Amino acid sequence: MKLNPAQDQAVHFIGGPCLVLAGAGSGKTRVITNKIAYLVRKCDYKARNIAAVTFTNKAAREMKERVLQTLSKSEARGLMVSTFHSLGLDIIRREHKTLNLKAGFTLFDDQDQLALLKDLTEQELDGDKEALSRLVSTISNWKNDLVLPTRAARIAQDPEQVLFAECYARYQRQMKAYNALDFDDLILMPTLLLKTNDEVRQFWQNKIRYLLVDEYQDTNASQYELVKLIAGERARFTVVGDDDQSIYSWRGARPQNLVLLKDDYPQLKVIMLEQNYRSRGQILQCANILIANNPHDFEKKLFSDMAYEAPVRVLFAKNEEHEAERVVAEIMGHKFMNGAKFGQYAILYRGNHQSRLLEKQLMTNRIPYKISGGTSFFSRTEVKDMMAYLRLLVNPDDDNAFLRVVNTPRREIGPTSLEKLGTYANSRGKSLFAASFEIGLEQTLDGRGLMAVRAFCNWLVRRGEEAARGGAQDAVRDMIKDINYEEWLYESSPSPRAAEMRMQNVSTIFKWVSQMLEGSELEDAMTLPEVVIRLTLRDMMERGEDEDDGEQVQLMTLHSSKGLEFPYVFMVGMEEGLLPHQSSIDEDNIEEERRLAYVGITRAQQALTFTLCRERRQYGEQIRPEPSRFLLELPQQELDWEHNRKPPSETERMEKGQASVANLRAMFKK
DNA sequence: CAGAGGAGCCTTTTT
DNA sequence: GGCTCCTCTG
Repeated sequence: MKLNPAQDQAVHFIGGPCLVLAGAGSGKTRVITNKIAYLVRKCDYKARNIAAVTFTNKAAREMKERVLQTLSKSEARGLMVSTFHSLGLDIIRREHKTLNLKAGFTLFDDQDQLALLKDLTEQELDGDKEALSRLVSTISNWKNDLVLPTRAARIAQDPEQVLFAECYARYQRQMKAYNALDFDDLILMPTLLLKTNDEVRQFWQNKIRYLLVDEYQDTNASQYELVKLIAGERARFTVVGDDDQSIYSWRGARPQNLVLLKDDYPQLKVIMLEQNYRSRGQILQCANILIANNPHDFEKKLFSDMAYEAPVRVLFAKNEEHEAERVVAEIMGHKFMNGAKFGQYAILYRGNHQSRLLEKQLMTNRIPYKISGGTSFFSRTEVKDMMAYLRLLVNPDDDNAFLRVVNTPRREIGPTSLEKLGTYANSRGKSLFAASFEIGLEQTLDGRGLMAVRAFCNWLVRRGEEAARGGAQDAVRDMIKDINYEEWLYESSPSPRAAEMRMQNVSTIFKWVSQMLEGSELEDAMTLPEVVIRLTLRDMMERGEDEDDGEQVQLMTLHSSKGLEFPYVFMVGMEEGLLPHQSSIDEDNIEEERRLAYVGITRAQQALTFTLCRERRQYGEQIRPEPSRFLLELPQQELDWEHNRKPPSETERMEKGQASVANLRAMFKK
């Protein structure tokens, strides 16, 4: 397919900084992949000097695939396609000495982070959950704004901020002792380093000679800075974004970065992609009209040549079980009539918890499905345990991991022993592991407890040495064997069936680790420390044998659907309180929710179906939700409300204002 | 020290 | 309503 004039311009402009404002479905991935090909084939760039950065692993994977459809393997060799966080990790790994980090550092996920902060603030916050979560987000915001503890203390506004700054300093010291980093550090540390260290900056500017950033509207302050530092004076970069798809402001994303770029680079070339190649007419109409309710920095209007065909439907369900039943029945019926593949259907929802009933329903009907995103796999105890063991193998000073598995399976190391060990370690400023070997410990902890702890630590040393000697595979295998984990699973699981499932998950992890250690045609072999970090970054789902034969219904949150497209899309739970989410209604943050709805709608190619419930159970309580305001904002002539329960016409709504909602509610109760 | 049972929380979204 | 963490008991 030929590029349209705007796309063509976006691909071929390489003389300076370039901003591409790309509406949903306007072919931005095509622009990026074509541009990479253009740089390599026509402009004498080496693939290894080009980096393309996205936000999610899914997007990075997809882009890799797309590039390999355009470029041959040898042409693409060395091309860097990764998430911001992986790029940061690459920089840290190369510069870890300058950053004063030991090689086998651990990456703390948010649960580890939370546990540590809770521990560190026991006296001040005393388990006050709200304050704790404020602390977590305050620290994260500071890091995203490149604010270090000393400056945090200086800019603190009120007593709580002063306290938080002090906790922040404590937290950083402790992380150092654990040889651990958190997610925000993966951006913060490279950015600060590149800012202050000329030599390092030059190296990376020389390495990355052309930078492409996808989903630019999702960058936060430190990522914005990182882009600028890498691009340097020459400012050879292309960023692609859509302010209407900015759905991550809650984690520090600043869509204003799109506007800011104009000020920082007066020579910035701005290109708009407005032709949509994805969605049927009605669907695009819905998207356009919905998003017109938001204020805009850049006016853009998507248009399309695609035909109008089936209208967008709105289905009602009695309750959430019924909703799941209906969606699944719709999919089965539609598939039967049209001979589509299950993989062409996607079910999108606001919150992860909504997947449960859908899963159940799909399972009862023996429909294959795939849930992407969500934390379920990594939040299973057996998976967490295995991760903790792997982390200890690489970095025994990781106290969180230590505490998690020191007595799993049972090693006769109870809370009393651990408390004694903890107090001692604390007083010595050492990790639990390091403290275990000290002579001084014997005054606090003795006898069986001490023996058991030391036995465990010695075992860790042995396995760690084996891994460091290069036998990472063997070390991991021996580790699982040594701890008799399988036996422990059968002992501790409610049924043999459950134990089997759990062992499956353990095997999955083991399989992933092996594959990553060995590498593949497309990916270099990794070292064990790296494997462990990449697992924490969730940077590895389904590599190797692709069971994805296009026969799995796709389930995901609206957030993780961004950047994807599906022939048939269901958006479930279109109710006030769910979408828009109640907390966003309370905080008067409807615009972002509207963008979220916009993202969902624009995923659909052929058909779009909304569903909503008349009754829903929430915290065990029965509620009668109202239909989402977004449904009412859509162009009603394009909508097919089931049973012809159309809400009042546009003019009627204008005249009656609020009354339309009441009408609709009355209609519901029939 | 382990398992059972209860209190209390929860449902925003991700790297 | 269901999950996790905590406490109490054996």
